[in-house]
Amino acid sequence: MAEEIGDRAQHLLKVLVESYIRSGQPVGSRALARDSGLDVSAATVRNAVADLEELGMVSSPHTSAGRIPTNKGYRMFVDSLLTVKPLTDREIITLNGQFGADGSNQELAISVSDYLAGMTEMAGMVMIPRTAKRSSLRHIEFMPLSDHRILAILVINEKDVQNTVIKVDRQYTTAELQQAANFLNSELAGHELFDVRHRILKELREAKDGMEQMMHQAISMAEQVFEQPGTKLLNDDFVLSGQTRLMGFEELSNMEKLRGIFEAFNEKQEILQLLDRCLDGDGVQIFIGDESGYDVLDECSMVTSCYQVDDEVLGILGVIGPTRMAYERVIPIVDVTAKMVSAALAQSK
Amino acid sequence: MAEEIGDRAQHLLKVLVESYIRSGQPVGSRALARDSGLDVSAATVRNAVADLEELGMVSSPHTSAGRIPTNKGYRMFVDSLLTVKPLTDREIITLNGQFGADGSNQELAISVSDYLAGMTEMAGMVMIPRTAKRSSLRHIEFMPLSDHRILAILVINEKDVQNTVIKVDRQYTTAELQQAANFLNSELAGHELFDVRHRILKELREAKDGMEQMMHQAISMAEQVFEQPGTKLLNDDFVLSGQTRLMGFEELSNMEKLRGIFEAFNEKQEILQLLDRCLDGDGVQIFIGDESGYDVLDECSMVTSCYQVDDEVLGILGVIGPTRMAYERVIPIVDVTAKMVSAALAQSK
DNA sequence: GTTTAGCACTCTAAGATTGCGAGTGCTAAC
DNA sequence: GTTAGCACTCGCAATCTTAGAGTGCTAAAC
Repeated sequence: MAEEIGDRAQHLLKVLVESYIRSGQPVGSRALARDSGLDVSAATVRNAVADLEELGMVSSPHTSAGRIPTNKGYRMFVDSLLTVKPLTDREIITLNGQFGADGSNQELAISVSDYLAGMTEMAGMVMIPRTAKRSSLRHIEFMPLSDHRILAILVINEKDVQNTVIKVDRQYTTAELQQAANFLNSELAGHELFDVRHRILKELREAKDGMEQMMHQAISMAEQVFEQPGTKLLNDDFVLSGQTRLMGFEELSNMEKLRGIFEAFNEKQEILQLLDRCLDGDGVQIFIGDESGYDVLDECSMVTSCYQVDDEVLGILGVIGPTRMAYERVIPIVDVTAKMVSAALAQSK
Repeated sequence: MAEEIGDRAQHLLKVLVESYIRSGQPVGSRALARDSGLDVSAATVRNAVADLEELGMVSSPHTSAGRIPTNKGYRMFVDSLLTVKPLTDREIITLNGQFGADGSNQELAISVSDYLAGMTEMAGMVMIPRTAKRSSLRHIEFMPLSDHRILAILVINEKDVQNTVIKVDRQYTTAELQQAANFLNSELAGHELFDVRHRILKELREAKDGMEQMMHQAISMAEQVFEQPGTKLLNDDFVLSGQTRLMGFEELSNMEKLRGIFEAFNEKQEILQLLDRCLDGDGVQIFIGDESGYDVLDECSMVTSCYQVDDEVLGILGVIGPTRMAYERVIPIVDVTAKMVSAALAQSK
């Protein structure tokens, strides 16, 4: 059953979705006939809209109300009908140079997320990937704590610092630890985190026969640092801002629903999985309603794009808001922001 | 106008508040007479309650509804009437050993906050003070970044790591930075952060005439680290969990109000100021409604207590929930939790 | 075959009306 | 000081009404 839609029906769907996004009210045949610009009567429009309903593009909340787009209708709208409104020059100028390359990735992510939230009046989010292949270990450092515990400090990439506590079988002196760190730095520094974890440590361990005692210990410390189950070293993270703006939308005024969404935000893992799925695509991607696979988001849409350096995708950024959002405005904002971030990161390399 | 309240009136207020906390419904004179256990009629109760109303302890939402406690009524209730329900042995056993001394302060705070939120079914919060006098600098370390920028890593207390980027006038080699760090460590390590910032650096600078060039530079780097305007080194922080639970309370089902509260949570600074005010008092403190000074919290109460080691207050923890909360249960939970945290911290010293 | 006008029908949202129950305040008696 | 009695007020929920919007169908017009 090929879903062929005539030109007129497409046009009507477009006008209907636009009108609904603007007003939030179901769109009736009379208004649609007027707004469509077509020189046809409401009755004709009724027939066409009845076809759209049969295809599952629109539905009526009740017998005698107008039609509202279904998720499928939104999907068709953003895929084939939407005319994106490019940013004005002024907006681009404001955006340009907004994101400095100073500060940590964390700080950059926060400022980008705030920016997205502010521009779109919805919630902004930026994923900070730590597993990216390009993450390389720059420096490792140990400090003795009391009780056979050691604080390991890692500097990753340019300016991200991570630390974790490991346990060892005896006390070490500062000098011993320094020596261990020196050895590990000479062996590991500059390598990519992924490699360190999966390959280099293994190689070192296998070749350890000829090594002295201290190096053995250094390697087992490093193993603990990189394998520690609770470690957040290698987990992605994301920042979110402007969540409270979502409370302003009527379609999300159902407490239960909203609570579900907020709880999903707190369960970072779930959202991250979702964001991971955006990594595949190129350019701006859109999840409409339950396309995300999460029930709680069934009245929300996400507009995302990935940012990258040298053709390698580093992460995802985007916004989340009600399904009924001004896509034609949000899409270019997300798009351009991703490009700006990519540029800022390339510069700081 | 001394606010003298007879014994009977006090008792009635107590029963009224308890009943309202339980049911959330305005309490009428008949029900109050029945529940009070007094052998008086509803009419008598009406007279007494009218007196309470005159004193501002209770009010009626409208002419012919029962009475509900005002903030002043709640205040009297928690100050003089409340009979606290001690925790059961089982609860204390569960609580005991809940909080390990491993991991960073941050991690401890998160687990405590989660615990408070879980036990009380409201939002939990724990302040992580960084300005505490006992915060002492343990180690400082520099790493060169590109472009005249240096990454400074500070280890504070046992296991808190902070880092910040500073700018310098020329490139430094790793060796130079190592030397500077060595010098600073020998001068600063073990001193309290507050002193480092306000006293020791000053002394060093004043005495710098006899020093060599490298030490001058080391001192000015340290000054940048500790004075940098954007630095979060010395700012307190706090963690909050279970915010979404607040969405479950009817009295907070007003979107606008709730949004205000959530936004206040995001504006950490404001909440921290509020928490600072708790530092003065001993034991459990309670803010009822607008006593906090924040309009947005006028339907909320905070129950807080400070945790301490060796009689020195380290920080604040507590819960936040609707004014109509089960104080007799929440108060001991907060109280005992604070004591447990104090104990856990003392142990880990 | 497509388009249109006409019309009966459906459904919602917003008021208006009503009755009920809860609770008060007052008064007069105990 | 306490109590019973009673008129009165108010909110709430149920019910009804009405107006308006919009549909679906049919039959006629193009």
